[in-house]
Amino acid sequence: MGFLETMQERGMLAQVTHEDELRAHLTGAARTAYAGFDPTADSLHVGHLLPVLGLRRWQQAGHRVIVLLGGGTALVGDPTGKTDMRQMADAETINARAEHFKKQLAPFIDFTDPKKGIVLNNADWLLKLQYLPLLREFGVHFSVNRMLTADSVKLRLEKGLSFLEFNYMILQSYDFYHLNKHEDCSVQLGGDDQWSNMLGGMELVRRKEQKQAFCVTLPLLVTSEGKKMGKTEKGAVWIDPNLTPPFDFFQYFRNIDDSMVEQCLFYFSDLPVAEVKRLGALRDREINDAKIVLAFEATKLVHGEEEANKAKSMAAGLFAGGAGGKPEAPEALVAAKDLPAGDAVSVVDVLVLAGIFASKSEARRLIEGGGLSLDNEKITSTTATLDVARLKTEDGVLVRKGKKSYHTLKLA
RNA sequence: GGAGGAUUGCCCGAGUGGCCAAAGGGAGCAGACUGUAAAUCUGCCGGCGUAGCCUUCGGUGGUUCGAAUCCACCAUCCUCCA
Repeated sequence: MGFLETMQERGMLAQVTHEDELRAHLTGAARTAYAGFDPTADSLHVGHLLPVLGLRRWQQAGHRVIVLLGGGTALVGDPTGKTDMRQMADAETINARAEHFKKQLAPFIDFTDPKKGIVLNNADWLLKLQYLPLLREFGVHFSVNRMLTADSVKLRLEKGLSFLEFNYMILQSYDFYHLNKHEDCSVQLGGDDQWSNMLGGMELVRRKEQKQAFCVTLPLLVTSEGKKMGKTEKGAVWIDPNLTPPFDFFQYFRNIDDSMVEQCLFYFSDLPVAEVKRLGALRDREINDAKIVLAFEATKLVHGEEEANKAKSMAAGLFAGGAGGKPEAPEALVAAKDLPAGDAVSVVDVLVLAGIFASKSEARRLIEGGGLSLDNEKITSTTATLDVARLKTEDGVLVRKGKKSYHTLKLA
């Protein structure tokens, strides 16, 4: 089955330019597609994953993938984040991230053979551009009137848009042109919000090279409330296990909106269409089974089967009251030397030391609200104490914060 | 270059000398209800902490018994005029 058919079937297509031509373009030959990611953080998060998963399907269909890191475009990004600007300019950081991203993408995309997949950084060509030559050679192909009608620009027009940001589209277009010329890249994948920027590149390729290029966008995953996928109260759900432990990653999908289950399964798993539809159609209590499958598949995809199994059994132990013994939970450690002398420590203090709470007030509040328990025993007093000896046992102390957050508290 | 306006807690936004740790909304957290969902209701939502204290309203100084609120300078943003 071809790329477009697979994507279509799995609900991963939002918009496509020249669909029929593209279909013809893709038959009989391996083509090259790219998607860009601006390295504005040290790790990729779930939101980034959507185009990555698109690239994955692309590669699975036998085509070639370019992951483009926006070391150059990141410099243009959003100038209102003043203090962030200089970090961005740091080429070393960008390069380190590029390597890091590449590693993070390894589970999804095969980079072992440059004929299958490569990573490039647009800083390599964007930084070399010279203003006047750029204006004369490329500026003529952009209509300001046209750019003003782009959604991304229109939205910002009310709040203010600097010239710097206004140029983002031109640079992104230049990327497409560059990749088309040097890497024979004819397709750009991206989130649906990128549509207008992507069209710019496509047109530039047509005008400069007289070649047909294509854009394919993926629907953005949003919850029933319109929240972007992958954002939580703690910020993004990261791919990096140090930033978002696999257990939390698992739980994110386990707790996802009912309405998103089917779509996420299509994106994050390789389950056959019929199976996904069956799972997505489950209702009420039963949809929890689908969520477990989703959480497992997504965790497996990102962190591997072993971690996925671990997370799954941890969750089963904690929430379903698994078979005997004390359930496992992610560890939170306290250094012995930080503990005050004595056989008992204040519960509030020790939890702050372990990093489970950011402040003592926060811990007290939760206790007052009746949301904290140690080893399944509800803590009712903010002055409660804990026997230090209990921290020294192998199992540690099971801390339950609210309904869904668990830690095993131990001595480091 | 000129004139005017703005800058408040995670975000939006009220607040023009004491009653302001600062209305209201959103986000978030907890409790109830549930299905580890959504919606709803209730409580919390700067820090230390029993009363009370400490640090916050762009920055720095000043006026005052007392300032988010008044004055000066600086910074950033916006609008109109040129």
